[in-house]
Amino acid sequence: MRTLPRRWFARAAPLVAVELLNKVVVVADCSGRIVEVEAYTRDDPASHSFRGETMRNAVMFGEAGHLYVYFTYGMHYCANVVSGEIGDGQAVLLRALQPLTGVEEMARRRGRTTNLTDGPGKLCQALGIDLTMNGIALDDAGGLHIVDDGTPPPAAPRVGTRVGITKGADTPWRWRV
DNA sequence: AGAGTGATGGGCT
DNA sequence: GCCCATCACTCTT
Repeated sequence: MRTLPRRWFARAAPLVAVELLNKVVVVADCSGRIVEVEAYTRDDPASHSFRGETMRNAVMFGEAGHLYVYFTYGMHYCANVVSGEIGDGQAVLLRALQPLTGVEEMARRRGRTTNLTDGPGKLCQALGIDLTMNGIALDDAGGLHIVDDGTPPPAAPRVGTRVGITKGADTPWRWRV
C-alpha cells in the first residue's frame, strides 16, 4: 500500500493511463479503484492543451503528479492527473471508479445510492473534488492521492476509440477494466 | 440497453 | 455566440 510519488506520473500519458487501472484514488475517508481512464496529449484536438497554455489549463503544462481539475457543462467537475514532463501538456482523465470505502459519504454527496462514481463528473461529486483542489500535488499529505494496493493493472484492458473529433484519425484512447 | 433532451456556466474563436 | 473530456431523466426497443 504505497502512495505513488509524483515522479511516477512523469511518463507518456497513454502509458500512465494503462498503469493507473486498478490503482486506488483516496480522498480522506473515501476511496475507489480506478476502472476507466482516458489519455490526453498535446496533439489531440480534444485535449485542453491542444491550443496551447491558458490560465485555465496551466496546471496541465506543469509538473507531473499534480491534479488538474476543470469545470464543464456548467455543473460538473472533471479530475485529471498531469503526466509527462513539464511543458508537455499531457494528462489522464479519471473516468470511472469502483467505490471501496466511504460509500455512505459518497452517497450523501451524490444524493443517491447507486451509480456513485461511474462517470468523470460523478466521481468528482462523490469524492468532493472541485476547483479548490486544482493544482494540488498527489503526494502531498491530505488532499487526493493515488495508492498501489498490489493489484496489478489488467493484462488486457478493454480499449476504446473516441469518435466525433473533426480532425483526422484520433490517437487518444480510453481504457477500461 | 439505448436514444433523445434539458439544465447550466466558463472559456474560447 | 457557440462549444463543451456531462448527468439524469424520460421514453422507446
